[in-house]
Amino acid sequence: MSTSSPATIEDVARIAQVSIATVSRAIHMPEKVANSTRLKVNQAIAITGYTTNAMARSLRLGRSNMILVVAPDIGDPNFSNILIGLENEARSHGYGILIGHTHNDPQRGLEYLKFLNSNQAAGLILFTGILPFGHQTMTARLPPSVGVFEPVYKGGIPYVGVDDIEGARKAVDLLIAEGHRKIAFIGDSRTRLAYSRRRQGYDEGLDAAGVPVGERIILEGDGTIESGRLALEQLFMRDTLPSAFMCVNDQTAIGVMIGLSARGYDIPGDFSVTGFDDVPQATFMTPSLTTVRQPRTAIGKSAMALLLELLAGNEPADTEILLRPDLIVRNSVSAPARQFLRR
Amino acid sequence: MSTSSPATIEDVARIAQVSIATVSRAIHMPEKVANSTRLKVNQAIAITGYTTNAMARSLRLGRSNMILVVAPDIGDPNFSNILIGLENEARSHGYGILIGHTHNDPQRGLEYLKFLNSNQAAGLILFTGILPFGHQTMTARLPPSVGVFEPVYKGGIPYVGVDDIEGARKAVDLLIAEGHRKIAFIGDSRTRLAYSRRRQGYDEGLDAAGVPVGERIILEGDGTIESGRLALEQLFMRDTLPSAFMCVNDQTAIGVMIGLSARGYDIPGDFSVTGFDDVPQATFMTPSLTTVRQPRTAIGKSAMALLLELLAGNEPADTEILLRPDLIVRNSVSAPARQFLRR
DNA sequence: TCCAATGATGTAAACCTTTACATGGGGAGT
DNA sequence: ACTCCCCATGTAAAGGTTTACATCATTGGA
Repeated sequence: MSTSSPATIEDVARIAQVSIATVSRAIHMPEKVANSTRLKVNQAIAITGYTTNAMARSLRLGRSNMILVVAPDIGDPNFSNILIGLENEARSHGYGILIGHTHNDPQRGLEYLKFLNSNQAAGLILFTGILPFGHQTMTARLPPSVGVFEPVYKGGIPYVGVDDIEGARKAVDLLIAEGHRKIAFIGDSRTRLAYSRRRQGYDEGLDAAGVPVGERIILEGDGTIESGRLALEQLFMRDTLPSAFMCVNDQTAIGVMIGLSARGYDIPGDFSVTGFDDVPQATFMTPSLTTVRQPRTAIGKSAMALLLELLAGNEPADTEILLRPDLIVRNSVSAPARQFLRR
Repeated sequence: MSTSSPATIEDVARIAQVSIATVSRAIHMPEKVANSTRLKVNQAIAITGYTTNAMARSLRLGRSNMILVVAPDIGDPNFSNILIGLENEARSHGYGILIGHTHNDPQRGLEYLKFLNSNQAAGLILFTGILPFGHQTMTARLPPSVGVFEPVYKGGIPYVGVDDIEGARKAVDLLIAEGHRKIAFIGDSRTRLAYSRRRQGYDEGLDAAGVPVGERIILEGDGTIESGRLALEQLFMRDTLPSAFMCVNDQTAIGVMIGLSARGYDIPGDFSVTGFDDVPQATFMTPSLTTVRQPRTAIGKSAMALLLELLAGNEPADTEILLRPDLIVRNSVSAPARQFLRR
């Protein structure tokens, strides 16, 4: 019975002995169709195994029911959970999700732009602060879009994430409370807005504690394990060391911890370390990492809800939705080592 | 000039003063169109910013130019690099790639099945040995499909991966060469074909070394960090311990190493550990992990090439393409500790 | 009994492409 | 000079769906 080509709405209509219009209505506006008819149609659908041809539907409607999620690196440990939130919310509104990753290659980014321009996605979720569309970034015509996790460097794209300043503040306040004053900030960045906000939280915390600007140690980084390790190497070539490392994210913290272990130091005995994000690995490390948790699933859900609003044609209430971060205290922080205690 | 709705082929045709058929040909069969005409069309395309509407094109052609890649967990450290290989190959043949992840939720899997059934993808790459379509798994009508990384538990789906038996054999041979005889295999599994093949390599190695079956220690697992840790706990409740742990993959090895560290043991001083996959983390661990490398990008490339063959209507030469794995020797293996050396 | 209104269904156009087939012009061969 | 062929282009149908509009039947009110 099941032929080679998939059943069309016409097959269903023939079997149900109604017109194709009625079949379409029975599916999409069931209240507009008589009960008995609806029944016949449903039976016919079951018999034929019909599913609506999404290409035809999207063509007719002028919009797709898919939402594209673009990330620079799918392997990012934060990505997976955000995705769950995004997907659940999307699915419950009849949208599907597709994932694209750019590997920071503008060429790949342009492919996705083409995908968007050919109307294959109704909306866009950006898991990157920097639009990945190469030289077309500024001129690109985008569908309704929302940034997650990192504010987007282009006007008009709303953003859902965590309150970075508050999160960083919580971390630095813990270190201060433990007695640290020489606290290094690892992973500052001019191009990544989320990172500079975390830096801001760091500064505010030290301001409040009365630590003069001259005593602060700032190192740049890009949030990778490598960059954490690199920053540590640079630091060890200077004369003054901090007693604690406040890292811009967990990956950086992992890099720092690897470097410290390699040099034979004990954490937190010799140095304290904090991260940001609370990636799954943070639990498994030795010592386990004290860090700021991102409510990832909630961020995803909230971002998708916002995007659906945009798709429905509503103006968003806020251009930025910030969720509250929690400090997760584990074992990588303690009071500073003796030599830091003078004064 | 740029109106609200995107330019169609008709806009281009009007500006270029040709028919829409010519425009279509100029784009897709440029050799069939006169140079001067092609020029006019290209100019018109530049002016209008036209991109072909993929939905209309796919509808007409009866097939999409997208390939769906389904993985249970996008965060899998092996996934990212395979994807690069898949994408490069696909792109160079005019196909795009979409990623779906199921989180091992059959409900999600069914969504992707629906996606496939509505013709939105021309082909399917499976990053999972177990088809993720819930109760419809066995009856599902799939487009041309290829498994990567793990053989697929359903007839007729070809598979591209590494030679698991050979890889495992290399690892176990190294341990034997270092003098180990009591070698535990962590992560055996009946349901995951790749894992039972690795187990087979382990057995063959021990057979060759003359280690009797009675002296082998086998523990089950599902390839997660947790399962490695759990297996270790079980092992410590027994009376006999191995001198080396051969783990079914790197994640499992990480779990084992975490457990050993937590108990205060030194690796490789007290116990040797090997993994499989060579995930990025393997380099960063202390000690760095001796493991079997999967040529991930090559696997991806080769799998996509195979899928493109299928899409072109050709029968695949082989139903299984196995690439050669390399043993990467790092610092987690040494000669067995003294107490294992008697005899 | 008739009219109007309501509700259920059908008809047909439109969405944007691709491509088989038709058309027309020009060059080569005789 | 005539035919034939080929090349470049145009015409129109088809692909599967949604929906405005038309149609028809039924019901309630007068």
